Order: sequence, then C-alpha cells, then structure tokens
Amino acid sequence: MNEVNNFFKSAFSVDGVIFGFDEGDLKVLLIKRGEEPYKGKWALPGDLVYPNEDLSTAAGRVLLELTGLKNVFLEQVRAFGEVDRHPLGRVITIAYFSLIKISDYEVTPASFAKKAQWHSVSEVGDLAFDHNEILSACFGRLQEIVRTRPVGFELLPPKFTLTELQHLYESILETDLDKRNFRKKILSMKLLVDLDETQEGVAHRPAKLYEFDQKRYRAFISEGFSFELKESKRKALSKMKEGAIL
Amino acid sequence: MNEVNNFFKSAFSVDGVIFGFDEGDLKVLLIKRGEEPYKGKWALPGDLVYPNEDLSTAAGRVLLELTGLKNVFLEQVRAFGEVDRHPLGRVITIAYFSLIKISDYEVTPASFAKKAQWHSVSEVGDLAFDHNEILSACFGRLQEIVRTRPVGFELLPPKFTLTELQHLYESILETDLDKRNFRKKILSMKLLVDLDETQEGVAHRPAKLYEFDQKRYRAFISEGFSFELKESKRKALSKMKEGAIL
DNA sequence: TCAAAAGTGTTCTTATTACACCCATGG
DNA sequence: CCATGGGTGTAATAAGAACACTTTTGA
Repeated sequence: MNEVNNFFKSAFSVDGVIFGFDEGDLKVLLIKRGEEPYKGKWALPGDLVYPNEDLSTAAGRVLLELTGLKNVFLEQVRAFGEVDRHPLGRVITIAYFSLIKISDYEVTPASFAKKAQWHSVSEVGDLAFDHNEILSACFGRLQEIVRTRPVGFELLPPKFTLTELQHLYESILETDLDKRNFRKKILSMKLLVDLDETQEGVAHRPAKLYEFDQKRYRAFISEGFSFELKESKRKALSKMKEGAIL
Repeated sequence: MNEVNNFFKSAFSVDGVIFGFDEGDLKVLLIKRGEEPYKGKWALPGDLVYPNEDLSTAAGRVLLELTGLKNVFLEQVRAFGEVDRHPLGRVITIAYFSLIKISDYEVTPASFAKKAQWHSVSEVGDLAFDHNEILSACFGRLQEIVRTRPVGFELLPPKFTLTELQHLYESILETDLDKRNFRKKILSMKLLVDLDETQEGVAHRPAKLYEFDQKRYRAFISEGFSFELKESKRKALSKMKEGAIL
C-alpha cells in the first residue's frame, strides 16, 4: 500500500454526550457496550460518520436513534484524535453534546437494544475508550456556555419552578447559589413568564410555575446575551488568588 | 467496494490559524496555494494528519514547518467536516489556532516556498475551501479566551508598553478601551513587571517597558484566572438589550 | 515651539454579595 | 401542629464607566 492510501486508512466517528436533568441532578445517557472492544463497559453513544453525511447530521442521527428526539440543542465541542484512542485502528471522533428534556426521552428500540441508561454526571465510573475525557470536555463546555447563554431551559420541562431552575444551575456549576440573589437575577432578565399556576400535590407550599419567553430567549441566544451567574466563580477565584500570591 | 471500506475512504487534516500582532494590528499567516484546487488563492496552512500522528502533533508540525517555532500557544477549536468542503474527496479538518510573537517568526524555506504572508485579520479576502469560516471560528474563540485567560502576552515581544498591550486587546476585541481604566485593571492584576526601562528613539514621550510575570502568569493560566475586560461587552450588551425589548 | 503619545485620579453608577424570617400546603 | 420547601428586601461592598489635563520627548 502506498503512502497516500495510508492516509485513507482511518475512520471518523461522532460521540454524543446527552445531558438531561432529573431529580435535581445532571444526568448523562450512556450505553452498555454489547461487543468488543470494551464489551460490557459503559460508553457514550456514537457511530461512524457515513461517507455522505455531515458531522452534525451524524451527531443528530445518533441522538435520534437513541432518544427519538430531533431539533434539540446540539453543539460540537471538539475532536479527539490520539493515535491509540481506539484499539482497532485510527479513529478520530468528534464530540457533540446535547441538552434534552429528560421527560421527552422515550426508550426507543435502539436505546433498549443498547441498554441505554441515565447516569449522574458526578457518579460516572470508568468508561470505554477515552470517553471519560470526552465527557469532561463536554461538561466543561456546558459549564462555560451556561454562563453566557440561557441554555439551561433546554434541560427543563416547559413549566418549571424557580427552585428547579436554581438546582439545575447548581448541579451544572457544581456550587451553591443564594436563593434570593438567584431569583433576583433570573427575574431581572425578563426571560421568564409567570404562568399564574402552582405546583400541585406537594407536601409544602406549592411553588409558582414559569415558562421561558421563547421570543426573548431566541433573541438572546442569537445575539449572545451575557447570561452571567458569577457568584461561585468569584468565590473560587478569590480562593485561588490567595493561593497564587503565596 | 463494500460499505466498511467506504468508511475508510476519507482523510483528515489539520488547519492552523496562526495569529500575530504587528503595527497595532492583529494578523494571520496565510499561504498562497501553488496547486489545485484553489490554485493561487490564499489559504490557511494545513496538512493531512499522518497515520501515526496525534492531531495536536500534526498541528504543531505544520506550525513548525512554516514558522520555525515550537512550544507556542496552540489550541484546538473544532472540526469542520461538511461533506462537500473539499472538492477532491471527503476531508475532515481539525482547526487549531496559535499565538506567536511575530518578531520571532522567521521566513523558513517552507514558508518561502509556500509564499506565506501576514494579512490583517480585518482585511482577509476570500480564502480557499471553507477557510473563511475556520478563521472566523478561531478568531471568535480567541475573543472568548482573551477575556478569560491572559494569553494576550503570547502575541507580544518580551518587553512591551501598556499602550501596545491596550492596542492588542482593542484589535482582538474589536472595540476601544479607556486608557486609564485599562491601565488600572491590568496593573491591578499584578501580572506585569515594570522593567524601569523606556522606549528609545520615539518622537514623543517614551513609554515605560513591562514584561509579564512568568510565575504568576503560569499560575493564572493553569488555574483558569478570570481575566475579564468587560467594558466593551457591556456597551454592546446594553445596545442589544434595548433593541431586544422593542 | 509644536506634534505626538505617555501618564495619571476622582466621582458616579451599577452589580454583587451577605444575610433571616414568615408563608402555604399536606400529612 | 408540624415538617417541608416557597417566597421575599435591604444594606454594605466592589467593580465598572466616564471623563481632561499635564508631561516628556524628537523634530
């Protein structure tokens, strides 16, 4: 085989980090591998990219096959291409992450066959391939994006309470937020519509339900609204700075 | 040819957006293509990735061959993989950008042969392939990163004036910054060392020279220091918000 | 002495933080 | 009537923004 052909002896795949939010916890959808390599290990869903398929199309296809969902938030993070990342050959993978409303997720035949299961992001164990690294990169990117763009809503059902929203941010940012400051800030953005409805059947004062304002939301997404939730950032930072001075 | 072989009938490349700063202007190093496709057009430097080469190694190699530089700031942005992005076949490319001190750049045989030339980022014309899109993505990423990490120094000579630093930020962020506020903020970060030297041979009051504090710089880089220069962001934001309310 | 860029403080405004009690509901 | 989480405001501090004149040098 000549050298030029060698360049073509490689494949590329997409892997998807599918985030959901449930029970106050950020989750990721993993599949149990049914074949070698890494048979029996948990892995990110992914597939080789078809020769006539765009990368984002492939990522959307993997998501659709597994969850039955389309038109959801899907964003590329980066490529992972270490020479030895795949034991069977040179496979470069392009990582995407998506944000879905976990309540919309249905167990599809594909996901059933593949034994798909939600795992808490904080409790994910040792994954196949370099998938732990991919997951970290995607989670890190989510943490960045959530500070800049109001994408958190993609993870919530259409009607939600402010406490649910706060818990979502807390689990993404891995920090605690002050309830009053959080509400003040979120409401001041005028992204939420008060539905004049309340929770039912809870054993405490029922919370008001909100939905987000699609129109403003789209304007903010496309214009790059600075959606900053910095409390925790600053706390972490000031600790770091003290350390750095020493 | 069977389907599995089809998956391997594709190649991947790296493309590098090499940024430099000179004459108060952010520059990018482009090469004039000597062969089809896009013969005679300006393009980003890039190459196919060798079968036994990591992606970042390939990106570093392209940079080294063209500029003679190694150990410079190099970061992946993302993959570009539209089916039709390369007229000769399916080629996915991974985009990297690097920040170099333009004064360190030497015209190497490779760069000479390839007719490498610095172009102002703001005046780049129509490039080969999807290279305009790649350049935009890398420039956008640089704009994000420069707000968060003190990487601007990678683009300056070891000794620089505060005005040079300000102009660098202004050309990256595409905005004007207030001189007094900028100086106050930069100096308060204690990242700069006053060298007690001044410019020579300038037809005006000579400016003091600074270098950056390697030790603190490294600490900040690795710990993710929040290096925020927000003036312009807020200006843009408040304009945007007014519009969005209408 | 003129042109050109360097250098320098203060005030106002806005954003962030810290913090504690009463309320509504179901069991 | 108790347990549970919902809901609310204010004061102190810190950060950001606006703004104009004097200084030093070479030509």
